[in-house]
Amino acid sequence: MKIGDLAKAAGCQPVTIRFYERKGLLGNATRTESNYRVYGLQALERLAFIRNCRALGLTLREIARLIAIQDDAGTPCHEVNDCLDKHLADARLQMQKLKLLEKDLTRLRNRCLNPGMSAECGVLSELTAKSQMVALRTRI
Amino acid sequence: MKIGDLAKAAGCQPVTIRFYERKGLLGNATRTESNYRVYGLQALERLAFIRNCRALGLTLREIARLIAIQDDAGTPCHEVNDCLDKHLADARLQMQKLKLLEKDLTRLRNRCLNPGMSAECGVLSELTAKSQMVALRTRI
DNA sequence: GCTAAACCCTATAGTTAGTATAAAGTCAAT
DNA sequence: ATTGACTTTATACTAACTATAGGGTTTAGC
Repeated sequence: MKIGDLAKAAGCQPVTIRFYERKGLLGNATRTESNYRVYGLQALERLAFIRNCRALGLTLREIARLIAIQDDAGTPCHEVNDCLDKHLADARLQMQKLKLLEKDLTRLRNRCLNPGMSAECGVLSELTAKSQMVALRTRI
Repeated sequence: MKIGDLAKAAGCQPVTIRFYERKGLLGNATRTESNYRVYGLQALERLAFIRNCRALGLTLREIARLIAIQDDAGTPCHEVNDCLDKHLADARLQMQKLKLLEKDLTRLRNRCLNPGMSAECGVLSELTAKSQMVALRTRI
């Protein structure tokens, strides 16, 4: 299996695979005479693992750690759970922030019911108001 | 007002202000004899605008556009509304994705009720399963 | 007046997870 | 033989900062 086939099988780009290799997540592939990378099913499994983790929002650093845990059969795996719990908490916090953001954006949007010229734009003037800042800037 | 005072007033770092200046969002400040930047209330207003917009998730490019609209009093401001609408839609989509993510993370987390060794870790084995990929990878 | 802390300046590199580009080599089909 | 689709490497770019290095300035205390 060449890099393009592996990429197709895993639903990513060849460049991404090379990128993971450079980051040490995939190990060095064996090469053909002409220096092409060749992969087996094991590589696909590992790449699938990486892509699944990425889809869950895990960072490459966290994924590298999970791979290390996986490769060392004897390590206790509570670290895996901690990682998931952290991301679960992150996701929930993120949702709360987005709800507030939605409210702010909606309120701001309602300042402009009949769009005219920028000089009298209520949206822009509200965005300039410093009084908002305390409320808003907590989200940066 | 020196850069540190401005930063404090706006709730950001001096480096961030210099960064905005380099990006063309703040214009060039006047300087003292010893080359220190000096700011007035106008600069604070503009910085407040930028930080408020950033808190709403607008990109620096979008903010630059809004500033241009603001500075040209005669432009119609529907572009401002389009920008807010886009971010509102983004925020809602993001929330939907996070809900799915929360479900996935929770389900995965429940595969490990009594943590043991990584060799028999149900979480890790599920993350390796390629069957998950179609479902998961739609979120990357 | 001296010194140290706290501030300011510039320039450069690093962060995340890739994406884009360039310049070149290889393989299969026509 | 040549076209097109693949592969290789290296480098630069993205967003919005943050960190670091190496220097100059101002201010407060003694």
